[in-house]
Order: sequence, then structure tokens, then C-alpha cells
Amino acid sequence: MENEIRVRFAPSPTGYLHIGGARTAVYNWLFAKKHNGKFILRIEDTDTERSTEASTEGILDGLRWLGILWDEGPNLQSNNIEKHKKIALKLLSTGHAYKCFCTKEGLDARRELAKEEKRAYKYEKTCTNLTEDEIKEKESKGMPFVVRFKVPEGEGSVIFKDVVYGINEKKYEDIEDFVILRSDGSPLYLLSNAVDDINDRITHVIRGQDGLANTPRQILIYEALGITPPVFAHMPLTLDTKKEKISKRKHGEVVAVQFYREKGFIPWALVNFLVLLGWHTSDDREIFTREELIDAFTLEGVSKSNSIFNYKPGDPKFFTDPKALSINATYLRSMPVEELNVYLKPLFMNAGLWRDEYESVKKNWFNKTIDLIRSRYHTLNDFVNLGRAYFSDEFPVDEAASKKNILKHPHLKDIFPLLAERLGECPAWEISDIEATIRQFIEEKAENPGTVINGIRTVVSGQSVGPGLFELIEVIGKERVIERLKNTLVLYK
RNA sequence: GUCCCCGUCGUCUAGCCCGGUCCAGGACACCGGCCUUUCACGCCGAUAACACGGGUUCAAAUCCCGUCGGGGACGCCA
Repeated sequence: MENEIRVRFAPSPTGYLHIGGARTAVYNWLFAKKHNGKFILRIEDTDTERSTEASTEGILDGLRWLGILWDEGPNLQSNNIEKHKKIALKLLSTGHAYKCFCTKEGLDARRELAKEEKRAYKYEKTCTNLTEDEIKEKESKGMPFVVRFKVPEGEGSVIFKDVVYGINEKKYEDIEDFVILRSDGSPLYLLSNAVDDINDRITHVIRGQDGLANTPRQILIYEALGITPPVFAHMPLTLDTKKEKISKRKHGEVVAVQFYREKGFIPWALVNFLVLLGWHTSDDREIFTREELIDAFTLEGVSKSNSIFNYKPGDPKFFTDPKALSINATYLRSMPVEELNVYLKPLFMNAGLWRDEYESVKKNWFNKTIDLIRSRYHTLNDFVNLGRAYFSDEFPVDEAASKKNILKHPHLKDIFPLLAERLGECPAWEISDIEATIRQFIEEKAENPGTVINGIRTVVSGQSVGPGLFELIEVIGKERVIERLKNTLVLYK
């Protein structure tokens, strides 16, 4: 147990779970699984202004849907505030921190001035060397103060090795004495985060690259406390096609995990896509089962450069990154049908298409039908939208298909009812008999086979595209096919 | 402005550490073909990249320097 690997995902609940965060969670989770460690979920909710409970729920929901389950938590950071304060006070007593009476207004003004003069601003350390008496005096006057961490002075630097980015060195002189306790006594992120990591006995901090610059300061905290820092591994960021950080404000729903659930993604397909955004094996594999991924995953395979989420707003063909869609489609057409049905059932129920017999007497038919149509689909939703005609008598007829395959050939309305009758006499409802019957009919009527075949497809399925006609007819069923052919006339209006 | 990081096809990336096997490999997308009286799947093929400039070397995507480009961090946010 001493050497147990412990990692955490620590989002702040200020919005839904977005794909960048989800990817970080996935990397942590994979690392834990790979090393038989623990994956801890911590909600960093100390920013009461922006944190919401709905957001916390959304994050938990998103992770559950993805199948990224945590071993401990969710721990709310807000429950640990007293511990954070206690540590700050300890730092104060050991001389690693000091009280600073500088006002926020004064600081802001100086920062602003520095910015105008295009100078780097760094806290002047005005309060570093206040004497006991000076401090007492200010306190007795009721002057508010913050607690600042005292960065070591002199030539030294903080050096650490990031698993992804390698050796990092930051000179003490480039680090400002940062605030760890607000004037109201509440702790700040740099402190809280490090203290929680200590309390949770985190061994590996796997987080976004935006945390890289925080690391030296956090290491200073560890050192001041006499605790060995965890291993750090920073992940490259995911940017949009304009190379900007992805965010809900700019990109809307496409960057929300929830969006993919609504659009009919298989959760694992999304995980598979996400994990490839910044990580790769040396061989050519890109599709992984859960076990394969856990086995293949290493932090060393994470790349240093930021990756771009290839989403183009308004693209008529792809509503998200084409690769994500492609991976989803790959799963859709290659996973065992029974497994696929687990995802399909709730969708069918929602669409009013579900029948309990799909799991009993019509189970074989249902599986066969799903298998027949799935190679054409990209999302789970396609089954209930594009595939509606297979499961219901109420289905839309594609306008273009109707125009091209039906309206252009007015005589079809006369011959299809005859064909319906002929099919009714079909000895066995099997592909070979169906095909023979139809071909003979075409020959008798001296029809163009293409016209008839495409016409039937449109009448029977509402679409101009789909499986081979005879398979289609077999699967849709005798009764329905005859009914639809007889009603061809209704399409001419 | 200061500090740090990154830079291979449109996108995700392999290769870079340990120079030659790389006139740079795979995947997605795009284009063409085969299959198919539809569409998709499948199969085959095509287009497409080492940011730029110097240097080191017999030889550089790989090593060094510089330039440019992109990103991140610089809060009493997390």
C-alpha cells in the first residue's frame, strides 16, 4: 500500500465537463488502472462566486457516462478549508510565509502602471521585513492583511522533471511572493490544491499544461512543509482551429461531453477519440478496447505540442471533428450487435419505436436488421432517424428521393399495387424468392430494372439509399412491404 | 512587457533521444477506381508535411545557433 499509485482529477465546477477536461480525466484514469492505483475525484469548489452544484452534477454525470469511474470521492475541496488555513498558519510560524498589509487597490494600481510602461510587475516585497512591533501595530489598528509565501532569496532555483516536458528550471528571482491566504482568511488555489494533494497522498499530478507554470510555486510549498513533491506530468492543451483554448463561451455545445451523448456517440468511442488527441502508440493502432488501452497507455507517449480539435462551425457534413465521427462509426459497425443494442434500446424507447418482443420472439429479426443497416450510420441517433422505416409504419419520405425515384415515373403508382399482389403470392419470404418474383415481374412488364428497384426502395424505406433491395424487403417484412407498395399513390401529391 | 513551452501532410500523429534503412510511415478528411442497377461497408490507388535561415557532418526531419510563428503562466480565479 505504501507504493500505491494515486492520481486525481480536480475540476472546478464552473461549467459543464468539456472535452479537454474529460481527456485529462481519462489520462489520469488510465494511469491509475494501468498501475493498479487509485483514481480520486476532487471537486475544487472554493470559488463560491462561480461554482454551482448543477455544474458538479454535470461533471459527475459526464464522467459516469464515459465510464471513467473514480475510486474515491467526489471530495469537495470546500470541506478542507480549515486544513488549508492551518497549513498557512504553520508556514507563517516557520517563517516560510508572512503577513502582507499592502492593499489590493495599491497593488492593482502598481500592476496597471507596470503594464502601461510595458514592464514586468513583481511584488516589491514591501512587507517582507516588517518587525514584530510593526506587525502588532498594524494589526491593532485593524488593518487587513493577506498571507504571502516567502520565496527563497538568492541565486537558487526550483528544478523539477516533468514526465512530459522534461527538466524545468525556474529561478527564485522570477517567482513572486504569492498570496496563499486572502484578507478574509480563506485559502487560495496554489495552497489548497497542494495541501489536498498531500492529504490525498497523490503520487502523480497529471493535469493540463496550463498548470506547468504553477508547478514551481507548488513545489516550494511542498519543500517548505518538508514533504516530497509528487511526480508531475503535464498534458498538452486542446485548441480550436484558430489555435485558441476551447471553451463553452466560444464554441458552444460541441466541446461539452454531454453534447456527444445527445448526438448519439458511444461513450467509449469518445474516450478513444479523446485519448488520441495528444497521445499515440509507436505502432499504428488507433482503435482500442478498454483493456488494450489500459495496457498500451504510457505517459511517455504523450506529445508536447498542443493538439487541435478539428471542428468547423457550420460544416454541413460533420457536426464535430471528422475523426471523432469516424471512430464512432467504426465502433458502431464492428461491435457485437448485442452490445450495440444496450445503447440502442433507450433511444428506441424515447423515439417510441421500442417493442419488448425485440428481446424475445423478434430478437433475431431485430439483430439482423440492426446489423444490416449499421454500416451506413455514424451515430446511434441515425438508427431511429434514418432507420425509422424499419421499425415503424410512420416514417418520413425523403423529398429528393421521392422526386427522383417516384414522381418522375408516374406509372409506378399503377404497377406497384400489382407487384404487391404478386409478392403476396411469394412462396417463402426469403431473399431468393423475393428477388425471383421481382425480377420476373420486371421482365413481364418490360420495365427498366433500375427504375423499379429504386422506386421500391423509396416507397418501402422512404429513402433513396440503403441496403440491397432484396435484403431490405426481406427485413421490412411481407405485410409492411405489401402495404407500402399498395399505398404508392399517396406519394403523388 | 517578463518567464516558460511548442513547431512533421488540412487534422491526429510515427520517426527525432542513439544522424544514413525517410526523395518521411499510418489514421481521419478529400479525390479517383473496383465491388454494387442505390448508398454505405470492404478493397485498391492518388494528392498532401519535416516553419525559415545559417552552421556541424561524407550525410540532418534527426545535432547546434538564430529568426519567425503559435501557445501557456504572470490575480486577495481555479
